[in-house]
Amino acid sequence: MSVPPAETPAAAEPRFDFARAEPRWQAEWDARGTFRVQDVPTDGKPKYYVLEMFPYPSGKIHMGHVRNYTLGDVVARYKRARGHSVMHPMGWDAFGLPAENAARERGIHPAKWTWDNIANMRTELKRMGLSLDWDREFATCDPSYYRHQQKLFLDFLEAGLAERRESWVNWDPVDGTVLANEQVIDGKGWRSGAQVEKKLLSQWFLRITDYAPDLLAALDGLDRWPERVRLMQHNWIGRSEGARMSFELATPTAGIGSVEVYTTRPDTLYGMSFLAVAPEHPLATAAAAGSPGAAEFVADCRSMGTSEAVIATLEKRGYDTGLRVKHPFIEGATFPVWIANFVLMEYGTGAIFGCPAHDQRDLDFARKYDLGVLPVVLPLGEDAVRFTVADKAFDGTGIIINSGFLDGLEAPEAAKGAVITELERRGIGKGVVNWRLRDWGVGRQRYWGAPVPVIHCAACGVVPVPATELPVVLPDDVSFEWNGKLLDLHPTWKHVKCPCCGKAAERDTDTLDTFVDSSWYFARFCSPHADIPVVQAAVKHWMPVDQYIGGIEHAILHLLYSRFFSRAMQKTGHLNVSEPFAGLFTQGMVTHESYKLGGGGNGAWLYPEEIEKRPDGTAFHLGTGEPVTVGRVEAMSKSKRNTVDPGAIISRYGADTARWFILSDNPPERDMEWTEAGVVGAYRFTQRLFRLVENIAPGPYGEAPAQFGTPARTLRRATHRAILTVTEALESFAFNVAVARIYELSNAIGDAEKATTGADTEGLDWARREAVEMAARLISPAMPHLAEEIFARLNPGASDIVAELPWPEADVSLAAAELVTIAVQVLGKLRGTVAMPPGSAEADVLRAAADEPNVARLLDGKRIVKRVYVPNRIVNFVIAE
RNA sequence: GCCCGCCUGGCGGAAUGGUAGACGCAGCGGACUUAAAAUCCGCAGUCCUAUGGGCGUGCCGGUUCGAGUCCGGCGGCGGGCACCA
Repeated sequence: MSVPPAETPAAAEPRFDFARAEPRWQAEWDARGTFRVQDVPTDGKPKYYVLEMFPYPSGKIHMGHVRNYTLGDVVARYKRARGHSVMHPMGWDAFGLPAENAARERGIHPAKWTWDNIANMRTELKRMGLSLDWDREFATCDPSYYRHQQKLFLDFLEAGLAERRESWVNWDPVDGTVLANEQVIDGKGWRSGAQVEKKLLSQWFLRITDYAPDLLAALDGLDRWPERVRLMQHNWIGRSEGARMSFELATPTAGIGSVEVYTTRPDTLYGMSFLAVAPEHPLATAAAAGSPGAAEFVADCRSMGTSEAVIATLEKRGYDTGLRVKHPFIEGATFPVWIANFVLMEYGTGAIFGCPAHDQRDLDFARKYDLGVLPVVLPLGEDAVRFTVADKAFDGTGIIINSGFLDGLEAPEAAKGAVITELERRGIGKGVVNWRLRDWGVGRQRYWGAPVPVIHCAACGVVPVPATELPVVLPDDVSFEWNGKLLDLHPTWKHVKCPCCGKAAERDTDTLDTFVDSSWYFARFCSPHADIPVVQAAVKHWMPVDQYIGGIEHAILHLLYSRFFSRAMQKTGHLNVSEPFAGLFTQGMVTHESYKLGGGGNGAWLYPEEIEKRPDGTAFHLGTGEPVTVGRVEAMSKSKRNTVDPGAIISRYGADTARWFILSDNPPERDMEWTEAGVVGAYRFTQRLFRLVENIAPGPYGEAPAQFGTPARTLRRATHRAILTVTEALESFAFNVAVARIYELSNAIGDAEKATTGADTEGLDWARREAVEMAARLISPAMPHLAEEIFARLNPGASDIVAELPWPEADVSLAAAELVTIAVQVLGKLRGTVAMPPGSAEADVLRAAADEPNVARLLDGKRIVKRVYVPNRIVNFVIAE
């Protein structure tokens, strides 16, 4: 919300002049090279690699970036102080569709749009005072980056990890490109939101499925990842155990003699009443060729696409082909073959056997088309004669019935084993493990991406571009007036000679999915200027990333692709680790109230700075005074206009204030609400801290006094306790708690200031100086500029800066309390407290507890059955009536 | 439908099984000021018959000397996956 300039807290003379101090300290760190590290360090320090998910250069940084990079910066600065050599790089995820859209809408070339955005966002990020090694910066749209990506692609191709094959793909008609399975959400494109269609295309795939078992198994070892991210990946990879088996057609059709089926319930084979294939299945195609009815049904399913099926989720439809298959075990029995819209070509074999009694979908289908329902698993305690299945399939455990040699076996487990053994003996099936994970289709029919570095030759087929001819550079001279695939329409770019036979050939005109760009950038950061993708010594030193920080929205896509890429790079000799991110932290979103013009809340969305809030909570439009409806608190988004510009906040309150508020509000993994009141509170604290410093005499520390009076001892206890508790909070990502502990220290310093006018001031000035200097060092990961400013005031002429100082060590003996308050309970209820020196003898504590007047009153005349004693904590008297 | 997480004052939240509500925001009272801002001091879960006591961490039950915390069930909210055979 808006605060007119005259009312800003800054109107009162600020003590801490952030507008001058922040750029000055940023320049100082830069001049000293404080945050620069070598590709292969020789300093012998333990390494620590801190990385935040790099930004897409959309034009301006937003509060999500501020939160992300503040969290990372706290970790980076803290670890550096703890003696680590910290690598903390920044770059740009710079390819992608928004640049093309900008080109089409505003006539700016994607390259110019992107590089201008990068320049602007770099300036904004630098104002935050992040401890970044800017010498490592790169953008993925730079040929000096993507040339190495092209090399990796060729290495993958040679290793059999990349391949071209025809397949049914997800087609986004709005973005005009193919999408990976991971990029289709609820049947819609992840970017465009358009209904995704199915298309049969020849496509580049990366064989992520080769690593499905390892990607799954290794999740257990990622003990510094959030449990729910591991779970989401676990489900996405989707391992299932079952059987693959072949059903022989009663009459072969169009050269097809049998149908392969995947099932997780081979034990229910005797309950079969039909076989169903996907509309894209070859048998369906064959049936369609011979029957107009089947053809119509198949065409129908295709036009509906995957999306309609989701909407009409209960509408199961099928078409009886008239074909029949033989049951593998029942002599002479045959079953109808249907084409069904609920069978997916992409999963298993694209064909199922239907067992209605024990599968809900099959049951729905059977009831609709009047197919048989034969129970073959009897629930425990049910009667075999009376048990029937009505409209609810039974999928629990039980005993097999009506199933020949399987009768009496326990289902599913024992019976599954028996069926698989028999299928294998007869050579018509086997036990298999099936995966939900699909191979990663990486070809995109877009301009602004890294070109796929291969050449198609009529004689030689797919020919890799020779490594010496990399990069295959994206041509600048394209027109966004052209309708279609720009690289294909370019008059000259694709026409080349075949590197193999020298005859005329054509470049591949696909570009790589931008998720490829972000699947290895963390490795490139280790040696960003090398003329090979990664320098072995550098990645051996720095990888894996010790702490990766970003949004939960990447729980599957980016993180799974990166895990695959590390394995593929390991196989092709580029990397020595299979897991790229040893630690992962997923932050919550930044939210804000939303505002709509008009009392009814049906007017236009308004930006926070367009409204004024009155003390009673009502809001009004700043210009016109019209009433404004205050809406829900939700994720900041341009469409709802509930965004707050980080640049404006930094200009008004300083980077340290923005960083402090973002850390203090709540635990970092939860969504936080950005409020003006919160920022102002954080700002006040920066000024309060600075005032405390101004009351301390600057200059050299001097010898510690031999004696400290009571206020001095109290303050020193608070100081050393703060070192302990802040350290503990930082270690566990409890940054909001660390902030609270620093507030406590600042309150203690305030109390000590009052004591300076008292009688007992021995050692107090020394203790206050110690406290303020420690406070500066403890806030330094969060508010680095203010920390430097305070430290420099206390130590005029000193050459040390806080960013290069080691983390303070607490004196544990000073942190201990002189008296501890021990709670005294009677029958588990608090009835009083006693203050005792820590470590007092049990007998003394029990005596003092029993003598506490209120406790004594309750114990009077009662028999004490039990005395519970927890040292320095609690006493509990259990009494009998 | 399956899987997972969360639920504590007006608000954000704190709390190795050991004094629930630290710390902050908002609020209230006071000091300073012609006034305001800023700053400083103080109050603050709730109810009662108030130097004491009852109730209180979504609800019900259990384990324990002692439960926000552990266990079982229920409810609400949020998230992930989903014709996955």
